[in-house]
Amino acid sequence: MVTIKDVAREAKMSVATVSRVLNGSGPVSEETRRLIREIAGRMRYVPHSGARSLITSKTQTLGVLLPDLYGEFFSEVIRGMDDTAQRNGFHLLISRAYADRNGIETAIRAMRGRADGVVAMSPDLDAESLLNLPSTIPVVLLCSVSRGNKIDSLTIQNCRGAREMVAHLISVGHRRIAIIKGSPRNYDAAERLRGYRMSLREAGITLDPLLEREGDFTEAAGYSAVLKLIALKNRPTAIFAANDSMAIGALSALRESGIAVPEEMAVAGFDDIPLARYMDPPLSSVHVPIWELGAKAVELLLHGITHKN
Amino acid sequence: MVTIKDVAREAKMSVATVSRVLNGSGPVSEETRRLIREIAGRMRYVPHSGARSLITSKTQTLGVLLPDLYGEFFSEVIRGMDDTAQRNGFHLLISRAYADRNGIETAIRAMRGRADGVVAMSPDLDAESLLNLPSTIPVVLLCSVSRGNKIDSLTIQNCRGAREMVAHLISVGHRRIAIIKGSPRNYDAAERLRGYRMSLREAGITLDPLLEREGDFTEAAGYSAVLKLIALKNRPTAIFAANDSMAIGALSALRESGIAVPEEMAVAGFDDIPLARYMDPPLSSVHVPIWELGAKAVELLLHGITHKN
DNA sequence: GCCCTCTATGTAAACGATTACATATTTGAG
DNA sequence: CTCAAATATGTAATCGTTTACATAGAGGGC
Repeated sequence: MVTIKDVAREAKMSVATVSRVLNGSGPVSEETRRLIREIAGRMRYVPHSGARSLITSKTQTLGVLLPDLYGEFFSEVIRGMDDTAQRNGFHLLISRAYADRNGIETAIRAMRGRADGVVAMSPDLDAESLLNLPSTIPVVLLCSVSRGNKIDSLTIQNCRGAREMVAHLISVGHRRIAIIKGSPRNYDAAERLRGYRMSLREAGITLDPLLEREGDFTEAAGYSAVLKLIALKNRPTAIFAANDSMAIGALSALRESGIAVPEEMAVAGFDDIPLARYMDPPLSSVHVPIWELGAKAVELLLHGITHKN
Repeated sequence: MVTIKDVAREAKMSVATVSRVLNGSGPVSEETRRLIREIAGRMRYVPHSGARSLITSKTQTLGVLLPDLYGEFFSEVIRGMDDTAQRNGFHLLISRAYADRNGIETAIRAMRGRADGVVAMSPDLDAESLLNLPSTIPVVLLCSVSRGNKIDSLTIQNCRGAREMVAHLISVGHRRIAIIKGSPRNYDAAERLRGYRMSLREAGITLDPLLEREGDFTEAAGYSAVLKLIALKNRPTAIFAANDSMAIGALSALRESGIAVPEEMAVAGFDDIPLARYMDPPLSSVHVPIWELGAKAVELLLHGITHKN
């Protein structure tokens, strides 16, 4: 493995000069510059980013901590992050982490010396305690509960979105509206549930526990929740799924049961993944700017890094 | 930022001893061990991975180079990689790279000192020249053309899968079978097209250029390709899409046009993304073990790294 | 008491870059 | 011609670790 010293030796120059040529820092004669460039190229020299970042204390890398998440949301948010990071000369170190406090904390520790900052997505409710983590590097929280604002944090207007979607269902005449919930420990899911309940109460509709089904954001969960719902003696006329994957599973179950959508049963989702409009009928869904969410998180983080916040 | 020296000073010990305690290397007295552990914990010391990897020349990180890719394939393959990497104590440095030779090459260079190896997914046909890249670190190619076997490489049996799927369509009576192709520069796409043609020829069906439509692996491409196909005077009775996203777009267009699937028009896909079975009717698709593909790639790479191949 | 083997610890040299500071050479103004 | 400023280059410290080697004391067998 050829190092800067090898290049320096070959060029009969000091490492300092080689470094200056390669980084365009300091003054170097045109002749030397050409010589060193030529030699470095010929020897296929590639700077060792690890060594460089040790002395400069910049890794040009951002850590990304994600929960176990499925489907298009995942790819969209990563794309948003990577686009933004790359435009600013940064790389992405991606890691799935257990959503609990301990998992996130060890993951963030592992980032020391590897990343200049971390964006952590941990919708787990317990992660609230993350607020006072021994933040050795800048952190941006994504979709996490954020009481107090000691730490940068970006969230979706879950409650509001859910409330408006349910209000819309009510406005077109529905009274019995079911919800397929996310995990009770998931912040986004909890907020969407809150919006659902709020909307019903505002319309003077009493909540029916039978219409609230558990789910875990997967298609399979949406599918089986629907089977339970249509078995009820007093069926709902509309279903609000806390995310699109579950809505898709729900649609699938309804079709198999021969229930017409939206005539007999309306279905609404949340996230508005690109796929949603290719469903039959096109799934109406609360729009979430997923790409932008990733992009914004990285922007926020980069700002925090450069301004040593 | 507290370093190992700070801990050593606080414990009135040398850095060597602290390092030994923290890594469990070399002999240390029980008393010292406890003392140092306690102090390190109290001072919230976190080792600097960058510095460590400089001296050990191990980063415990794997680079992942991906083309711009959409949908569930992306998340599935990353999940497979991350699961396997994490089980072996490795992290993933993910980067989207232009699929051309230059993009991949600079991306691989940028990995020096950051990653111990790279798995590069570059279905671009030109990437063939990657074979003789100045491989400074171990590389595993994913879904790339791989003539010669100078470099580890993992591919899907694209041609065979496509051939069998089309053969199946023929066996149930179809004679006019259309294909929605991927990008002509994409290796996977080219192979799937080859399998399609092979299968038709084997059945003695003459190829009709009108039945081969361009696409780019997105839902939108599948959608618009179908609009063209159903406008033909001599419509096909079956459509084979080179991936599931396009098949989903195709289904959507067919529904809007009031064409019954599969009665009037059969549709088949490729990849078998989890979503496929939630479509209406369930999309028949060539199964690709996406998770396993990612997992295997990482295994292969790790093997290459430890055995200094 | 001597020597050998352990065990516990310290010293200092790496790893591969960057960069402050020092030095030498050239240039130009006066 | 002299001196200062500018230019080109080199020397060596530094980043935060690990680890080979050195040292020192303890214990044990003879």
